Amino acid sequence: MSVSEYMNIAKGYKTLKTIQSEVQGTNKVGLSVDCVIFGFDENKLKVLLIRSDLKKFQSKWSLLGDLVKPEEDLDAAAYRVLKQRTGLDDLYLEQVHSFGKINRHPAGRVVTTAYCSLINIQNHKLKILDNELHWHDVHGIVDLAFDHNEIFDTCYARLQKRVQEHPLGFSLLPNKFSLRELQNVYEAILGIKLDRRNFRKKFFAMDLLVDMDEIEQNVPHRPGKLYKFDYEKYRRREKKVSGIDF
Amino acid sequence: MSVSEYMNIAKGYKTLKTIQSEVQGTNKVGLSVDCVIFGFDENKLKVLLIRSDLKKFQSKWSLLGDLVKPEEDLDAAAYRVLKQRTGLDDLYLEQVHSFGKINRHPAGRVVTTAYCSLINIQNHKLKILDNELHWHDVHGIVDLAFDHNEIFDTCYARLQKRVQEHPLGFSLLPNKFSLRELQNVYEAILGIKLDRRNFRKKFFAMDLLVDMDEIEQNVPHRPGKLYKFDYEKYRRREKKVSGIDF
DNA sequence: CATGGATAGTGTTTAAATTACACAATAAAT
DNA sequence: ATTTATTGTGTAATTTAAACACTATCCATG
Repeated sequence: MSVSEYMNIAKGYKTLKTIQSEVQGTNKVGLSVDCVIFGFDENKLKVLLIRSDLKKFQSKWSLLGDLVKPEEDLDAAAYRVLKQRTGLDDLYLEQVHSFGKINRHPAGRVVTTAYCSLINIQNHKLKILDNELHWHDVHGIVDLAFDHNEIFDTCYARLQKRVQEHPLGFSLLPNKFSLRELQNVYEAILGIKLDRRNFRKKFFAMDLLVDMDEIEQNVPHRPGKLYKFDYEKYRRREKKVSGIDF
Repeated sequence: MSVSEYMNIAKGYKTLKTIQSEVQGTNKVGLSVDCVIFGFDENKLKVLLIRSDLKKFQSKWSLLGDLVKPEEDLDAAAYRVLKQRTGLDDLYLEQVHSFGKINRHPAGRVVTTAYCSLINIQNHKLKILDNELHWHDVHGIVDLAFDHNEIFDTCYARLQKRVQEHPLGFSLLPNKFSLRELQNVYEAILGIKLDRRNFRKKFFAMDLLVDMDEIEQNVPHRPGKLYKFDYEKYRRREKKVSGIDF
C-alpha cells in the first residue's frame, strides 16, 4: 500500500476497493423500467397494457416493463421496452418517477423507474393481435398488477400537468392534424371541455402551427384545414419565468 | 408440477420462480440515493456538499448520498441520509429524477435516485464544523464528483420550476418571517428581481399568510411584520387547471 | 434629541390575457 | 334541394399582471 493510500485512509477516504465491495455486496437490488404508453383513439385517451406474465397476477393487466440489463443505461432500457412493444422509433419518452417500496414486487426487491410515452396509435398496428396486449381507456382502469395503479396514476397526473406546458399533445396525432383533432386530444387528456374559439385563438397566437394547405378527407361534414407543429421554431424560443401562483 | 402450472407455462406466464431467478441473477445493480439539500443564508441560495469519500475524487465536492439498504424503501433511504446529515426531522423532501448511465460510478454499476430538500439553515448547527461538510453558493458550483453536476443542475432547475407552483419557499425560512425575507428567497431561487409592491400584493391576495402580530427584532431599520404560512388552509384548496401555455 | 439611513407599508393606472358568446360558410349525405 | 355536422371568424367584459413613488417608522449616529 502506498503512502498516499495510507493518508487517504487516515483522512477517512474510502478506497475504490472499499466502495466496490459495498456496491457488489448485499446492497444490490433488482432494477426495472415500466412504460406508461398513451395513445389516442376514438377521441379517448388510451393506455397500452399487457396481461401480467406473472402467474400470481394472471388475470390482471400490467404496464409494459422489463429488468434493466447490467450494461444498459436506464433510459435505454425504457426505450428498448417501448420499441419492442410498439415497433416504433423516435418516440416521446420521459422519465417520471422511481418506485421503491420494499415489497412492491413478489419476486424480491425490485425498484422500478416509470417512464411516460405518447404514441400515434395509427402507426402501431403490430403485436396488438397476437400477444395479450390491449389499449385501455384511461378511465375505467381498475386493478392492475403490482403497484401499477400507483405508477399509472402518477404518470397520468404528470402528463396532465406537462401537456399544459410543453407541446406533447402532437405526439398522439398524425403529422398533419386538424384543430378539432388537436382540441379533442387536449380535452381527452385534461378531462375538460374547452371553448373552441378560444382554443383556436390560443394556438394560432402561439404561431407554431404550419398551415399545410390541405384539408381533411373523408369526414361527413365540412373538412377542416390541416396543420403541423413546428418543433424547430418551438425549440428556438426562450421560455419566460411564468410567475408565482399556487 | 400441477396442471394449472403447466397451463400457465403454455400460456406464456412465468412462474414466480422464473422471475425470482431473473431478479436474483445477474440483473442486479447497486442503487443509491443522493440528496440536493438547499439552504438560504445571507440572501443567497446554498447547497450542502461534502468532500467525496472516494479517493479518486478526493479534492472534489459531492452531494450527500448513500447506498439504499436491501430492506429499505427508496424514500426512506433519502430521508435517512437527510436526517443523518442535518439532524433535522420533518423536512421537505421530494424525489426528482433517477440517473442510470452505465459508467456514472467508478465502483461499478450504480443507479442513483436524486432527491431535493429544503431546510432552514438556522436549525442546522451540527456537523458542519467537524466533517468536511459545507454550504456552497449555488452559483459558482464548479466541478463535482461523479455526475453530480448533472444531478445538481436537474434538481436546481426542478426547484426553480416547482417553487413557482407550490409553497416550498417557506421551508427555507424560520416559521415566522417578514415579507422581505420571503421575497429574498424567491429572488435567490429564481435569480431575478421582483417588484416589491406586486410581490406583496400577490401573497396577500393568496390569503395564506397569517399575521403573527410581531415584528422583526434586531434589524438596523424599520422592522417588518412577521407572518407564517397557513399550510392547512393551502391543503384544503382545490387547484385549478392552469391553462395551456408553452 | 435631531438627523440621516434604510426599509416598511400602501394604490392607481395601463397593458395584456382570459373568458364568454353567435352566426354565416362549406362539404357530405340524403 | 334540403338537412346535417362542423368550420371559420370577432368583440366586449372581466381578470390578471406590470409599472411606478411617496410617506411612515425604526435604528444608528453625532
